[in-house]
Amino acid sequence: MQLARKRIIAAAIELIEADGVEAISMQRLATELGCGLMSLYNYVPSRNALLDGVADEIMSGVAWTYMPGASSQDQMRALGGALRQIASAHPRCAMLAASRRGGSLLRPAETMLATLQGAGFSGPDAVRIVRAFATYILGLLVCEVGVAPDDGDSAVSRLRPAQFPQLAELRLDLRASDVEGDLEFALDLLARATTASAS
Amino acid sequence: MQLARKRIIAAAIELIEADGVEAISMQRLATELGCGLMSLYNYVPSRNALLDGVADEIMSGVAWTYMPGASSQDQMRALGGALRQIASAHPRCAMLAASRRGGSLLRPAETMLATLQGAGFSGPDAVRIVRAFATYILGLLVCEVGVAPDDGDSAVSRLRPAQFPQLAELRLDLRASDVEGDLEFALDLLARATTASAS
DNA sequence: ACCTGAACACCGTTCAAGT
DNA sequence: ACCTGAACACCGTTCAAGT
Repeated sequence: MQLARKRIIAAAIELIEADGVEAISMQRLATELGCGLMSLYNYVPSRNALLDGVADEIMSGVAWTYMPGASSQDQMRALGGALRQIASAHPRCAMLAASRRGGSLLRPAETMLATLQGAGFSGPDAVRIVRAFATYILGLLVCEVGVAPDDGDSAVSRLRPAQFPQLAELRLDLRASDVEGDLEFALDLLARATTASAS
Repeated sequence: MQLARKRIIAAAIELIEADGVEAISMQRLATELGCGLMSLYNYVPSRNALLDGVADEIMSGVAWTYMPGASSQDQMRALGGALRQIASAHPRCAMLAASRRGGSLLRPAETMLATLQGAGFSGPDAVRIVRAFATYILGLLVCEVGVAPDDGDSAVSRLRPAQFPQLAELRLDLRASDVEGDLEFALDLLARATTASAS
């Protein structure tokens, strides 16, 4: 089979999602693709470039539609949903894209800024809000990715109740990682707060 | 000089902060400490355990005071400040601690939960708020750490204005990474929102 | 008890040789 | 043009040997 760049990146995405960014290596990718190690370098100049390619591929997978009609809250919500969709489909790659801050994050930022300015926020305020929003999404991703390998015997599950009474009591709430709900909650916070502060 | 565990971890912290978590290796740490590679393994069972030790050390470096008198907003603000202080002093290690979610994060979580429940929030609501808060702090850390190595020629600085008009126009606001201001802004958002929703 | 050299199985990348 | 083997400088960890 032809060893195109697309195929390499697709394999990399699958590998990363399965075993984490740490686990990926050029050698492993090569054996996975059934080719020699060095063949990869004909399509990708380095491991770093490969990861950039993965980030771009992941982020380009969602339409960042600008919706002129909707309210700014609805638009932010839609954008959050789009980001959430990426994070849900490829959490580890999304985290990778976020931490590499290449060009792949420009389009979503652009759309959000347009949305918020269209809603009457000043430029600097719009930047602030986008940043708070992006920051939160990033944190969500870290949580989701970071929790995954733990799987059951996390620090929370084996804590001493006497030492941490609150954590022990709320153990079940803490353990349930309801990312969808968290996002909804944060979007409500943001919507309420930005509405209240818009003069 | 004696090669105690504390000294090893201190050196690791310095190395991580200087060159990033990726750059750290047992061999490099050994040469930095002026000892043989394998000597390290007498105090630290593995590289992973070393990183856990770094995380614990960093997080234990701040008092997580419970302030019974203050308002919940002020208490959250104080906790945010304490976290911010850690992140400011050792951003890369703080990021490490956050992404490793060992026991080092239990104490701050415990204090926050106590604070919020003391302010009248239900257990599940308190968990939600703590999570939103922690998530945001995490995102802030990722930003700070991720931006550091970029240093000037980031994707934002070389974008095409025609393609991303908003980003181009707000370039200066975007580039100024005012983490202090961002945190203040987010704390205000959170304070306002949680006040509004407390019945 | 504490240290450590040799060895093993990895890793990314360069370079020169193949077709 | 596309592929790839050999080689280089790394990496974490095990094990057995030193003191």
